[in-house]
Amino acid sequence: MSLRNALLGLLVFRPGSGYDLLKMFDTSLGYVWPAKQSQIYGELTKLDATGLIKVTEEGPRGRKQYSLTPAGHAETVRWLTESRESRPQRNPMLLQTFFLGLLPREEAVQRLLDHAEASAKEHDTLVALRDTEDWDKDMLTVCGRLVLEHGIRQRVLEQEWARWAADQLRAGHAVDPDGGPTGVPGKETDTEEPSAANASDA
Amino acid sequence: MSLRNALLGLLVFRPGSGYDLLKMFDTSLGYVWPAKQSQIYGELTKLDATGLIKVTEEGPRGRKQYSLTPAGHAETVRWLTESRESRPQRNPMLLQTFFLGLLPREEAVQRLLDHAEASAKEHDTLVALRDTEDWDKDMLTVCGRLVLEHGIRQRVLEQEWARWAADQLRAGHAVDPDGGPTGVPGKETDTEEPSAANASDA
DNA sequence: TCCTTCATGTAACCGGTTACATGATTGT
DNA sequence: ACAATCATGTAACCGGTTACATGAAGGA
Repeated sequence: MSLRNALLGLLVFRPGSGYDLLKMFDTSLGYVWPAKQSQIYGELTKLDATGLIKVTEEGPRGRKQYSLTPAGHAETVRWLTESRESRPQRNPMLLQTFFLGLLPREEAVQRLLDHAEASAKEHDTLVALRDTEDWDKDMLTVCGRLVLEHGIRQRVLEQEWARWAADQLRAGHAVDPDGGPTGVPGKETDTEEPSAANASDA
Repeated sequence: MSLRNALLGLLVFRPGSGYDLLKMFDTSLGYVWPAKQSQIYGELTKLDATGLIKVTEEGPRGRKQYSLTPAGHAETVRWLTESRESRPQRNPMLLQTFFLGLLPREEAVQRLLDHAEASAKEHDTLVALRDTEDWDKDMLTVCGRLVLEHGIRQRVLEQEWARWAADQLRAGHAVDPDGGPTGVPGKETDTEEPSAANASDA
């Protein structure tokens, strides 16, 4: 239901067409909630049908300008106050990290350092964006700035964590006494066999 | 395609049934990649059909124990080395933050503080988990620990950011005197004054 | 004229969620 | 005997992605 609320949210500030909204997704909102053209148009049609928005003006190329109805405004406020949205749960990068032990140690370490570097680049981009934009014009950009700051901090976290994790893996090359490979094994055992992990089910 | 790889990854360490895998998702992997029972069974069937896993043993209640085939192992390594997965993009909480200006200022601030507190609680849970688990038994838990640490740092970030953001909103001054209708700023381009959320505060 | 941008729509597909349905085995 | 757990499957639905399709308006 979140795309729905994203569209309503944008329409609170000013009426707009599907095309206008698409632009906003692509330039700003898409950082936290991406949406494709086909989905936006479909959702707008539904929103119109349920009476949360309506066409208030028609323009040149079949352009339909949508505005919020009172019901739409109420729904937006309700969404903001009543629903407590949680963090995103699916993280592909952490999923890979979970299985990083299957790679030779150096490769695993390198993957983490690559992630750190990629995050650093993204960090710089976001900082540049923060310092470029003409902020504080309206509430949308005031809150947009809060969101952007979150992104910046996030990239710092990714960097620091990835470097720490790389260190952890590097440090883990102690050979354990009871035979099993405790750290990340080298290339010896990992070709064909599902070698592994342990038998220590105690 | 990530569920697929998650299943393969788990099966590298030890063979298991759909039921076993479901348990692992619910207890550990699910933190970064949740999966439901129906999806797991469906995916295992597909994986079996494509020859990446196979049934190596049948148990009591129609239990089918799956193991990786060499092709499945190769695919897992390929996934880890070749694909560079990105960060999650959809964040419902940040989406709401984007529109927080529609609420009266105190309410918006409170939402952020609530988020900080919720994150603090999650933080404590994760720290407890870190200090309870019997770690370093095998590679899975070594890397699991890296992932857990990420979660802990993430919660710290959320707290710090949310408190900072609350301060930012609070610092935004000036109740606009004419009192716009319930939080819609409209077209007033009052230059650099960050226009207040709305007039609902006294 | 021709290219770009504006502008909307639809159909097929895929991954994930909810819910239903069934039954065997084990422990108390 | 009964409940809990083990164990698998399927069908309907929903949100999101890819791709296709169409055409008007404006500027070079």
